[in-house]
Amino acid sequence: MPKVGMEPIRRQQLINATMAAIDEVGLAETTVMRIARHAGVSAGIISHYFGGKDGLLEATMRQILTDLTTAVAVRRHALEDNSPRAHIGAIIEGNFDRTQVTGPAAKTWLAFWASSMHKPMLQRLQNVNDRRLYSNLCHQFRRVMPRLEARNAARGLAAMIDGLWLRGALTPEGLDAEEARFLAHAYLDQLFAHYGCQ
Amino acid sequence: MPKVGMEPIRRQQLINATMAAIDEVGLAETTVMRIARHAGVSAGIISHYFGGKDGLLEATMRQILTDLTTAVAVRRHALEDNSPRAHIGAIIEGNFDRTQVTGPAAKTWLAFWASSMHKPMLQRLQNVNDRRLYSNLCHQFRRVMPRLEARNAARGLAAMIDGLWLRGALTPEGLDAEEARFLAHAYLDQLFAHYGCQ
DNA sequence: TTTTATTGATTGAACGTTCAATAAAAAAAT
DNA sequence: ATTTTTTTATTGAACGTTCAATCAATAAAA
Repeated sequence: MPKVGMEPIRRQQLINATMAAIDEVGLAETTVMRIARHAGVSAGIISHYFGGKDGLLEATMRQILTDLTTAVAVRRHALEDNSPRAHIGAIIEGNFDRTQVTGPAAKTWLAFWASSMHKPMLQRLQNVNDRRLYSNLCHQFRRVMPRLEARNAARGLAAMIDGLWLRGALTPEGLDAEEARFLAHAYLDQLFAHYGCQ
Repeated sequence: MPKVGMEPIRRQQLINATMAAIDEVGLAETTVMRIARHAGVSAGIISHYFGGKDGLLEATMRQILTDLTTAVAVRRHALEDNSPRAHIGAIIEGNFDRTQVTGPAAKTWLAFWASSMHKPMLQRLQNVNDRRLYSNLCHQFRRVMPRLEARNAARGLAAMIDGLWLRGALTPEGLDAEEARFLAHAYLDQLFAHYGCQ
């Protein structure tokens, strides 16, 4: 069945298949054969396109992080209001985007999160994204509060977002995105209110 | 070297060795041989005392959860003040206890957390503990706010605690327990203040 | 006919478990 | 107090399984 220009198609198929497999049986039991079966191809193709299993896993994590960044960026560029609150709200909304929160992506993310503790490459990827989230939040908070308060607000909100995310990934029913967004926004309101009272 | 009564000693040695191994190379690369080497015994002993690798991993998770429960219970029983705020404060302090937050226990916890998504037994353990944290928080918040507000406060604080924990486990330097406690308490203050204003 | 994409049997390494052998301590016998 | 026997704890080589990676063979498109 070899047509020309299969590479981008196969790569995407295999990345999707990887998420499906991790969602199904977890990272520990995700074998190249299982991924290949999900994608409807043979196992050997993985080494051909990604150099090996690790290459595919790395590409999958990259995709998830890229999707998240995009989800946030889209919402921030669509803002009419340029206020700090609007920007931070967009960051929250982006982090609880459907494509991120629903199904395979959520469990895959948590699996990589844990895995990144001992795999330098994944750790690097995760760190870059982490820092961007914190730095974005901090920058917006800085527009309405002093440095120290902004720093703490950013760390608190980042922890809240990750915590809601983590708990969502672990509950069998999956994350209730609406409730998570509500709680994150409520916390944001409190942060602003608290500063307003000082 | 067989003395009688080795069982409890070996069991504890192997559980500690398991945490050390997971801290060192991650759950995925934690083999029975590596655990055995850490404990200074042979690999076969693991099957003898725990029925197999899975039994040892389960026992290790049980120990971590028990330690956490104990850390919280000790602080709550030591309270002079019976106020909701004091109880919730004790829960926060217990969750950021040194023995939990420092070193091997932290990474082991996160590893099990991710693993529990696809291992029913671990999931059960994790769920029980989760529910207790939520239920304890909810009960205390109920003493000073209506049901719906209490529910949201409990979910928010639980997410905050887990989020701080997660971020701490992932940063190379480990969790800054002092900062985490500060942020959690600050959030708690806001929750109370927010209700007081309504 | 040439190029490109794909297969799948094979290979070698790594892993968890098992179990007969061993060795030390405890108990019993002298 | 010795020696012998029994019990208990532990070892580590062998076994079967699983997995990722390889590569010669194949088949479709160009």
